Amino acid sequence: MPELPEVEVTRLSFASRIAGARVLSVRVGKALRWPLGCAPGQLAGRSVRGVRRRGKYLLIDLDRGLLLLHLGMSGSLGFAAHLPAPGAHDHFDMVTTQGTLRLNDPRRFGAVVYADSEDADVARKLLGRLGVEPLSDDFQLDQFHAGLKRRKAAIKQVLLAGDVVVGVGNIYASEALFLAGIRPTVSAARLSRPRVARLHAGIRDILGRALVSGGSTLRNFSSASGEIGHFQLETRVYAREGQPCRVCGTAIKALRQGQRSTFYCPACQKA
DNA sequence: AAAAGCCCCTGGATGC
DNA sequence: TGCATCCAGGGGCTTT
Repeated sequence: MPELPEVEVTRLSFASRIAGARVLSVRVGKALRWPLGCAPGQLAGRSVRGVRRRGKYLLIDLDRGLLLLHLGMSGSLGFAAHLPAPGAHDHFDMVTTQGTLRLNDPRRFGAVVYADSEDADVARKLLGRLGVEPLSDDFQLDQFHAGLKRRKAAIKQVLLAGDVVVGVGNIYASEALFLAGIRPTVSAARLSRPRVARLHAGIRDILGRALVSGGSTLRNFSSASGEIGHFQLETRVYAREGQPCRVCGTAIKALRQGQRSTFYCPACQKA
């Protein structure tokens, strides 16, 4: 579910409210993707310094150690002073002096993992291979072009892999390629400089606009303050198979790449 | 080193 | 109504 915009919207919806809080207790429900990696009781008494984001991971900094939190495909967070008793899909609760942080995740592809530091093995394993942040000043055309040049796979799949640039998931990969006029199946290495420049701009544009719209809510995404996103209403190709292209009217096509669906306009994205 | 498949899991939509 | 099948915002791990 959540791509960079949804994860960032989530972060913004509770980071300032939880900063400075002291952890009172932690409850772990059904197993998520990985075990927490420490005894829940060990976190009590620590304080929350702040919340950062790296790719689609949220990093909850404590005065000692940090939590790496991933929303997977179906996860969402809640943060409020009072929450109802945990439901069937509430798999992590962290009660603090300023409210309870709760992860709801029906499919349980998400995770909450404790690490002693960002240099700890578990943190390096999860964060070490991540590419550049697309909305930061580090996302430079030269570097992006160089990264794509050494990848012969289809550009859509290179974007999804997240080791060149992070945060672009299945919705925004199709959307960014549409904006750039690039066919999702072309080899990343074969993209000309001007086309890479259009893709670079397209990624920043699509992620930035989705962020402003509160992300996309397809099923059950909401921020930690309960706001749903609205960007799904603005998609040009995603989930629009057979419908007319909003630019040229040609029927949108769908295909499978690496067991994920891809959408594109055969006329606007000729190659 | 890079690419391609395989899973993890639940629920909603669709079809018979 | 019941049941089978397919599909879904991800990504680490194993195998080619």
